Amino acid sequence: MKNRFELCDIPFSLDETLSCGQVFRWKKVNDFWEGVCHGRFIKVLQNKKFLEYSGCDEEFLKYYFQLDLDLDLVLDSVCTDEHIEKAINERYGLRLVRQEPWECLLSYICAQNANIGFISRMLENMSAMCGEKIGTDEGSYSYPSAESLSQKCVTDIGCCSTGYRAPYICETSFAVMSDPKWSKRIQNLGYPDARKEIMKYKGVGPKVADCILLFAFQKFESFPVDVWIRRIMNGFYGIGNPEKPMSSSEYASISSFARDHFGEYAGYAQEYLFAGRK
DNA sequence: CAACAGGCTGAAA
DNA sequence: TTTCAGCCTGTT
Repeated sequence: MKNRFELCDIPFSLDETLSCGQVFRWKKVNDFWEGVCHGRFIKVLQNKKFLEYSGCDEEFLKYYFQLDLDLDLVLDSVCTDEHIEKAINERYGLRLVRQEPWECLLSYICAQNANIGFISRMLENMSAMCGEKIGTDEGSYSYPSAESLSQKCVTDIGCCSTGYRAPYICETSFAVMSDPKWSKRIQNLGYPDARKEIMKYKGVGPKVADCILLFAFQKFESFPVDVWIRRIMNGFYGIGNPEKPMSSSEYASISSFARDHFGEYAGYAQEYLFAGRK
């Protein structure tokens, strides 16, 4: 019933990867992680060097968890001081997953001014409203497609606890539905141009754009700056001022500092630092 | 009750 | 170009 994949010498921690806050529809039930992604309902368990799983094939696991990426090479490249070194040692094995672009866009529009539990609830509500039933588990619905969401009114989407984000979701789902090649277009752009493009969607500002580019488009130089990262960067490197509201210039300077400091995989450094927040 | 949570939009300076 | 109020929901 369950499939089995041997990691061999591939560094990977399922727990760190799924609990760090990059995804919102994975839950740990007993020892298994259960999640909805790419239109599938998947269960995965890590037992040391083995992954036991159902709901997908081995190729999907490698694809979703980006197991082909040489994690040690990436972490060596961003490991430029004692702070990030400590974070890496504490979270070793954390990988960025490969989110489906629309899932990611929708998720991070919801993520503004919200916490993880709240975000998950909004997504579950919208999935139950117009996602498709997947698997046999009760309440497991796929993410709602842009097509299905674009046919709902603001009130219906607002009923999913999305609050003031409802009109953003309406407008952006319609825009995406009307332009099926949107994600391919963005994928083929470099980071700066891709960022400009994705910020054209309603509800997508600098931080949300950077998250989407990092988690769905593998633009690893992207360095999302949220309130947590700003505090951390201020504490470690003395930049920014967490006491004041963040201006766009401050966002740009922190993000730019991070790219200079951590290099082309700055986004990986961000996720390791973020995972150690509090 | 106020403050805050993985920000963004639109208007005004 | 930059600043700033206001914002849905939910928890502490």
